Formats: sequence, C-alpha cells, structure tokens
Amino acid sequence: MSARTPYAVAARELLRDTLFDAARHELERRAWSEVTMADVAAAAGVSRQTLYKEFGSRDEFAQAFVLREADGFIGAVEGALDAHLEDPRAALTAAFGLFLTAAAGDPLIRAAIRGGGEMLPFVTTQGQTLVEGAAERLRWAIATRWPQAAEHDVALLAECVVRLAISYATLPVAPAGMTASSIGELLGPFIDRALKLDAMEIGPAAAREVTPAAAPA
Amino acid sequence: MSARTPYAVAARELLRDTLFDAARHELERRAWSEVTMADVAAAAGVSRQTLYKEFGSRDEFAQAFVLREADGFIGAVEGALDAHLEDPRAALTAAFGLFLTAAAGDPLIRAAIRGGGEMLPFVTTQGQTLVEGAAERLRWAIATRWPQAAEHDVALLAECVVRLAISYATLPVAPAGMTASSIGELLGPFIDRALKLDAMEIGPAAAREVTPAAAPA
DNA sequence: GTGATCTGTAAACTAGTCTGACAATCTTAG
DNA sequence: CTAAGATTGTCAGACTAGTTTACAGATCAC
Repeated sequence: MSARTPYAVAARELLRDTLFDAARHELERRAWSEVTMADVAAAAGVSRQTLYKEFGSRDEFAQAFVLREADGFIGAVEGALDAHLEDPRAALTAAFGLFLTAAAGDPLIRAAIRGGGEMLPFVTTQGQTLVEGAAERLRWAIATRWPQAAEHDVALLAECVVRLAISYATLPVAPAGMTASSIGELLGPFIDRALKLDAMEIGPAAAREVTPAAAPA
Repeated sequence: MSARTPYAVAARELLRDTLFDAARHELERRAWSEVTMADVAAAAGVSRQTLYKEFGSRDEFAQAFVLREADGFIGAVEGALDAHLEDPRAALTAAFGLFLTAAAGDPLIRAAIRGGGEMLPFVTTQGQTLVEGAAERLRWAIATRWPQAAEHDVALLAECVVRLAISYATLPVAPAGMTASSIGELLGPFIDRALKLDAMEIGPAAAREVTPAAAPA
C-alpha cells in the first residue's frame, strides 16, 4: 500500500500529519487560544509560512485538525460495529458507548470542554464540515456492513447519530454506558426496521412516524 | 513519536522507504538485473535523479535495500526472543527457526537464491555492511534482554549467529526447525555459560534484577 | 494610549526535485 | 566482430516547496 503511494502524495500527507501531531502535542499542555501558529509550525519542524500555505488560516487549520481527530474516533467505532454484525441495535449501542467512553477519557476533548469552550465552535456552529465528514464516513461504515439497508435510512441514521454523539460528548449528563443504552432504546426501533437482516419487507416509504428532525447539537 | 519527528527528517525517511518499497514491488515480478533504476524511480513516483541523489549508485541502493529487508527480519526475531526470556538457549533456537522459516517463505529471498544469484554478493562478499548492521542490532537485542552477559560474549555470539543465519538462509540443507535445533545444540553450551540467569559466578554482580518486560520496540 | 504579541500576507532566497540531454558502458542481434 | 539499443551515472536549467525576513493590521496587557 505504501509502496503504491507516490512519494509526492505521501509527502504532502506526511506534512499534514506532522502538523496535526504537533498541534495535538501542544494542546496537551495548553489551550488552543494559548497556542500560536508559530508554536505549531515550530513543533512540526516547519516554518510558519508552510503551515499557512497548507492551511489558509488558523481557523481552517483548527477545522481540519478537529476533523482528523474525529476520524480517529470513527476508526474505533468501526471496530465496535464489527463486533456486533448480527445485531445492529447492539452494534449501535456498543459503538456509541465506546465513543463516549473514549471521548470522556481523551485529554483533548476534556481540555476543549473545560477550557472555556474556545474550540467548541468547531464542532457546533462552525461544525458543518465535521458533521458532514463524520456522517459521510459513518454512512459508509454502516452501508458496507448492512448493505440491505435503504440508502436514505442509513443517511438519516448516520447524521443523527453523529449529531447526538457530538452533543453528548460535549455535554455529558450520565455515564457513557447509560447514555449509550438510552440512545439504543431511542433509535432501536428505527434500526430494527431499517437494518434488520430478517426478511421483513422494508418499504422505504413505509410508516415513518418518528422522523427526528436534524436537531442541532 | 511521529509528532516529535521534525518534518524534514520524516520526509527524507519517507523518500527512502518509498524507494525501497518500490524496489520490493518490482522485485516481486522480475529479477534485480531486470529492474532498472528508472523502474524503481518511476514506481516510487520520483525522478531518476532523486534516486541517484539519495543513493549514489545502483549498488549502493541495492546494499541499502538489502539492509532494510534484513531489518524487517530482525524485528521478527526480537519477538521470538521475547517469548523465551527465561531460557536463552530456547530463545536462540526459536528465533533462528523463525528467521529461517520466514526467509524460506519470503518471495524476495527465494527469487534472490534461484535467480542466478545476482544479488548474493550483497549478502556475502559485499555484505560487510549487512553483517555489521545486523550484528549490531542483534547485539543490542540480546544485551537489553540479558544485561548480565559480558559484552564480548554478546558481540561474538551475535556476529556468528548473523553469519550462520545468512549462510543457512542462502543455502538451506534441512527444514528450518531442524537446522535451528542443530544451531541450538551447537551454541547452547556457550549461551548457557554467557547468558544464563542462574546464580553462577558470572559477572561481578550476583544481584540480578529480573526485568520481566524488555519493552518490545 | 503604548508596547507587546499574534495573525495574515509578501518578497527574495535556498534546497530539493524534475526534465532533458549526454558520454560511457554493457547487451544483444546480426 | 560490429552495429544498434538500452542502462548507468552525471550535468545544466527550469520549476516547486519551503525558509527567512519583513510588515500592516488586530488584539490584549498594562
């Protein structure tokens, strides 16, 4: 795989990764508002200009950074899904619980929540990219595992789950497991109908009583 | 770890890795004499000049490539050592067997042996760098796991094992396991005396801190 | 306000890579 | 054995990515 990636592409990816890792490293000791672009660049062993060339602005960089962090979480979530391929409802509950547990333990998220919320805009008001990106990937994760599900249902589920995940991660009200099983209860019926392997006839336009509107987190 | 590696260094390493991987990829379908430098460069997505700048000549590149391949093997060998920390003799036998098995199954080594031996010089007559490099790393691997052993004994053992490994890999005469236990018999007495943890009068210190976890790299 | 710091942009400079070309060497066909 | 073709190793010039220095505007501390 790495052999088939041309150097130029890999080098660019490496640059971004190095910058992200540098940012994470800086964020482990102080808040985002205390970290300057110069700090990030220096920590990555790169000039400030290079950083600005790769990411146009400070906000753009923060956005991309948050997106990459989210990507890491989704990787873990996919593992949880794989552990419950036969039971979609359990898969969601497990994945959601794992995500919340990981999020609660992640030093970056802890800092982001406690640190005056200076980074919160990137996952909420400015979070369109994040929600879209995460939903896209979750959509793919679900679709490949339960291919019989209707595209529309998968899209709806993915986006709502992502929004709920962000909401509960930034504002936890109960232990991860408890929240997760609540969500499992809430979305269970929908999931059973949409993803169930059983040979039930799933009419896409069937009764859709509970259509949770895209509630902003 | 990757965060603490400055970009410039990582980029250089990436370039070398990309070139090595490209070479391996090429070598999986034809022999080294059939692979041109242009092929390697192209497969890595890099110009021929860049290749020549990083490695002065074709031979130098081949040398470095062989060295890196060997490094991969030693990584596996270290794993085998860790599985027998309490019994150095068994550790050597297991490691040697694992190496020979892996070597026998490795498409590159198979091709190198059968392909008219065009690459053999790099592990034999031209193989000084390889032997020294591999011995150095094996020496380190042993010394960190059995720190009570005398430096001289470790160095002697490491170099001979490396040479034997190369010899048997390039000219196998029996199944890997059989050869490995023969080597175990041959070097066993020396190992028992040099590395044995038992309270014999080895070394200046009878005080031995049993380090159970030699951090797997 | 004043000074200090940081962002975002611009310019000139440096290092690394690419392209195309070349002589020298090696291979192969005839 | 010779001629044609391919490959190695090297070079010069163009191009690109990254560095350095500098500066205007915004923000914050005092």
